Amino acid sequence: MHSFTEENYLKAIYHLSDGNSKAVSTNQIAEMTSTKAASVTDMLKKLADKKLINYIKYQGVTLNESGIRAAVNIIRKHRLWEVFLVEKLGFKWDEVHDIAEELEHINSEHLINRLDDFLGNPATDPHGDPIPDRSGTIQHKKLVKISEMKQNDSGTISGVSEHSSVFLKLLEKLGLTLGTKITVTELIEFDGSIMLSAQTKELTISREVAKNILVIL
Amino acid sequence: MHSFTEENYLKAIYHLSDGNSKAVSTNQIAEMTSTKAASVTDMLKKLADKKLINYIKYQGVTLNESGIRAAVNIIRKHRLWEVFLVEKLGFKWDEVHDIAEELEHINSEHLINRLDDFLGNPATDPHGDPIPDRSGTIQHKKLVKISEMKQNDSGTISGVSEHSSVFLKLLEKLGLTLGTKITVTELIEFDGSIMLSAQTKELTISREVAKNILVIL
DNA sequence: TTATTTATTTAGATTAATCTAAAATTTGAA
DNA sequence: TTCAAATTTTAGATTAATCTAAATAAATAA
Ligand SMILES: [Mn+2]
Ligand SMILES: [Mn+2]
Ligand SMILES: [Mn+2]
Ligand SMILES: [Mn+2]
Repeated sequence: MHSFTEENYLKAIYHLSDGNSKAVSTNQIAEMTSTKAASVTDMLKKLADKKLINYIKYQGVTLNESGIRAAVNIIRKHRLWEVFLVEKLGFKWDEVHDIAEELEHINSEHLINRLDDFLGNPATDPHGDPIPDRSGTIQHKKLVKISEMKQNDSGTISGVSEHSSVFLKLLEKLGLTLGTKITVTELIEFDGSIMLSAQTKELTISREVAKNILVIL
Repeated sequence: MHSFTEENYLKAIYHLSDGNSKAVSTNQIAEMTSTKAASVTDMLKKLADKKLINYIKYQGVTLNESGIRAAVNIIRKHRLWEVFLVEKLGFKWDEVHDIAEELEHINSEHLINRLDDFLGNPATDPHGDPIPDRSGTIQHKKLVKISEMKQNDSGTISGVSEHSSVFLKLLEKLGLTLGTKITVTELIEFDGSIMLSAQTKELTISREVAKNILVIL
């Protein structure tokens, strides 16, 4: 098995490469894992020895088959635990990430599959992110940022691309939670902010907020 | 906070001292944690520095106030997770210990208290062991080994002092699970084995088995 | 195309947890 | 009470993960 630390590197590489579509640099990984570049280089050598990544000095890194499988499995666990915390224990969507960061490293296939069943095999986590099934398949939905919508476009909020607690709490306060139907009523040219109607209410959000809310049209 | 490893030592000391009633030796700890005596000595120095134990060279060790509090909290988490695995996820009582060994190190008071409520604040775990409440109080029941019962004594199986999977599976097969009412029908002098009736059935168990089943009279 | 800046790797240390072998202390049998 | 056996501690190494500082390679600006 892989150590706690190795798992975190694999997950970081996976997320930084958008599911392995691009190579990832040493500095990016250092930033994401809050370590120094020199430490990352050491770990990349180890992961390459373990045949989990394709690594050529100075050229960046990608996950190979096994690396992807390992990373996706950790993400599956993370998201299932988040569902558990929200659906069964009553946590808010902004409170679950850090606990799931710990729970995702518990190693028992039996456990995670039973948890999956117990939760009713959910398709997405509390932030709208898809949950890989036990074979590692991920069902991606076509999501669009509110900032890319045109006037009079309508859609349903189905995800967020920023997971910080401050941001999630803000959305909660604004009533812009998952499942909410919205319509863009006006694009403000001056600062790029966006007016929209969400279930009878009217509100304006900044471009920065709009960029981080994802909808299904 | 304490490291994963420190937590395991604290738990080992707690269990070996029967909840702090006796001093524990270096070798006992080494045996329980599957390490060597030299490693234990190193860790005892560290735990003493952290003011979690009373340690005098060559004289054995006891937990102090904080040490007990920390150990009991880990045991609380272990037992609550075991209840979760059995009651909610459908695990058997012989399958949960190893997973709980990992889950017990997840650190979130919020999480464990919500889990406790979700489970209906259970008093005991799947093996009959009492679950400490959030203040650290443990409700001990007066339990007697079957091997100490006299002829015609009756009682309800309420705990086990051996937690191995082989033993628990055996009890399952014999129908001697928690809550089962038994009566001792005969004590076999020859080898100390014991005949008993358990819900209409008659069966004989060895002294070795009898020593590890606990009843409330 | 060369020089400078930026990114990455290497070298050498550090810390936590572990080990083996040797030294010190305690126990308990004669 | 004495001394051999058992227990415990110390000394010195090892491994994983990390760091800082220095060296090397790549990118880019002049
Ligand atoms: Mn998360
Ligand atoms: Mn999530
Ligand atoms: Mn257990
Ligand atoms: Mn138990």
